[in-house]
Amino acid sequence: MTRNKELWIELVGAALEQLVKDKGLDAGSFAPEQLQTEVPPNPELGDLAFPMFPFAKVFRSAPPAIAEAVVELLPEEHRSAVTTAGGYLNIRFNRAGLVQETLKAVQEQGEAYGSSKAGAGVRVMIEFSCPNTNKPLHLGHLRNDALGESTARILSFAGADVRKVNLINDRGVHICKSMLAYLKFGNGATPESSGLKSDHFVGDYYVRYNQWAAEDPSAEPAAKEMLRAWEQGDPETLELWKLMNKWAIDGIWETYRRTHVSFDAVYYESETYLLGKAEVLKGLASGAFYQDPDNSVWADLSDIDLDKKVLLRSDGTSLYLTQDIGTAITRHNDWPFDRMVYVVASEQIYHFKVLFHVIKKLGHDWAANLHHLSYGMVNLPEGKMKSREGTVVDADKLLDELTELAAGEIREKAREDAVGDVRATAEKIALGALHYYLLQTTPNKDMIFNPEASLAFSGNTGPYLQYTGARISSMLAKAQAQGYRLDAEFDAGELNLDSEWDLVRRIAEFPSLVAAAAENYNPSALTGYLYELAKSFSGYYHDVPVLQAGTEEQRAARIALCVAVRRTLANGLQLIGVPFLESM
RNA sequence: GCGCCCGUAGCUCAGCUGGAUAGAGCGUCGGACUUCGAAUCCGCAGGUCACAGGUUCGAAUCCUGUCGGGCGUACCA
Repeated sequence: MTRNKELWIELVGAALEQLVKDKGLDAGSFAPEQLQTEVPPNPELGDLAFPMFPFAKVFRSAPPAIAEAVVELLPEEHRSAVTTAGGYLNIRFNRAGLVQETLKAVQEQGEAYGSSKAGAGVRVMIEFSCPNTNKPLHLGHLRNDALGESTARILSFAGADVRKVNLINDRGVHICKSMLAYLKFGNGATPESSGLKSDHFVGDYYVRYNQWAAEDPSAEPAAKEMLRAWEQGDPETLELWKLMNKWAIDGIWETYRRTHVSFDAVYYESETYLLGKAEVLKGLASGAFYQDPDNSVWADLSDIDLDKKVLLRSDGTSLYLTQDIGTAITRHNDWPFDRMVYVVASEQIYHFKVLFHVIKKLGHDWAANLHHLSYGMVNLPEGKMKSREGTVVDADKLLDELTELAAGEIREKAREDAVGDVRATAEKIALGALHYYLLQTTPNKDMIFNPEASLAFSGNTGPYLQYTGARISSMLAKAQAQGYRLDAEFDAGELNLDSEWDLVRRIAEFPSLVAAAAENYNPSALTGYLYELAKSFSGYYHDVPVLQAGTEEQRAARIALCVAVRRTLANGLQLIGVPFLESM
């Protein structure tokens, strides 16, 4: 497909250069780079279009006339593929050749179809999730996780050497709050004794603390006092901290497993929070930063039109920004990356702008390769999620509800026997619905999470894609049962329906879509693509018999097409965290 | 106040580096299961692309301004 495009760009470019000569114009009045291409809005017009409007002025002639003139200048043997319409020059590709080429490529590459070596050797570190250990994951984390995991898979598929990292926020006054409430109200209970998932168990004490603090002014200073004890290494405090952190982290990891999220390295803030201080002092020594009379250390950011920023408090202690400086430098030493992506909500845009600049001021050129993949807030139809009003959507609970609903759907359709393990299948459908819903929206934008819509399994949803895959699978299984091979030779010339060309065209586009998604860190480019692929196939499936095709040759070719659709769909779904299902 | 982001159908969202009649899903209404899975397919209706200027042969897309919404602007994280 790309090769065809390039061939035509060359041909048309040469024709235009010839036209320049014929008209006796300056050679500089046309440069091949000016040539633009697009896809005609209607397939009947062709497969590739060149607008001639930009050249009207140069040639002092109307675009349609230029188009006609260009056709005359094209090599004889290529002219039959060209038509003109308005100011456009439309090209129709040799479809049979492309069909053959595309389906072969899928057949040969299999699970690797769509991958590339474009990013080969590029080391990308991607940080995401970064939970607190005082409460379970909620809907906001789910968007973060989906984005991070998916982006990592896409980058990796595009050839990069990817390292996924998590930074657990396991220290600070908010952690002490749940510990304090546990001491005061826990009576030695454990997750086991109370029958709760361990991170929820911890989270309940955090809620309990806030209730208590609302009535009792002594709660706040007690929490601060506990933090002080923790920082001084008080054994009892540390022991409780370890216990409750383990509960929280174990529970959080259960949710990761459930959502198919994983990490290559995990950093703990309790181990990294002191790292930045030395770097900041180095910066002070080198003159990158300055010190106030009260001993606080500052960065002057007027060179990027920002104010100034504290890097060390007057008592010498670190801040959030300080830690991030240290963590970044440590990570770059641990695993020298070419690029680093931080998947963090858009509220922190300013923070990262400052962080990257400060790292640059410290003399690290790689600061230019740091990227904040910022994503918008997840809101509810009623408005923002508010923990105080209890409207925060809990991740586990949401997954349970989705799973229950999917299981109900399976039972209602009497598919229990066909799917085998109802629970496991329902869980995968739930995950498909959730991830697709979260990745559908452009990362940058805020989104509204409508629980009812996310629970829907029809229309533009994850389960729709899964269903399409399941139907193809079921049909192909039937084909095999009837003795047909899925990797048999076929004659591409048998696939001459417009609907078949439409499918092939989309399949052929897949690799470039993956590459674009990788380049822009944007999984939503794939969700839209996969939906259209599935929709196109659903129409085909409805209208065109495959197993009952008119001839053996036709059947073989159509089976090959279905195999390629399924492969592309499966590879794409993997990238957006939607489990592929043989049966549902 | 200043900075960043967003504003497309009743609702939720697409719309690639500007290009041919602005697209989906949901919802409404109406069709299609003796046929490879109806979690499907097909059709009808629904738009001043927030508003006003500008650049361009051509603007939802780029620039400026206005209005509306979100976020940020801590010796919090």
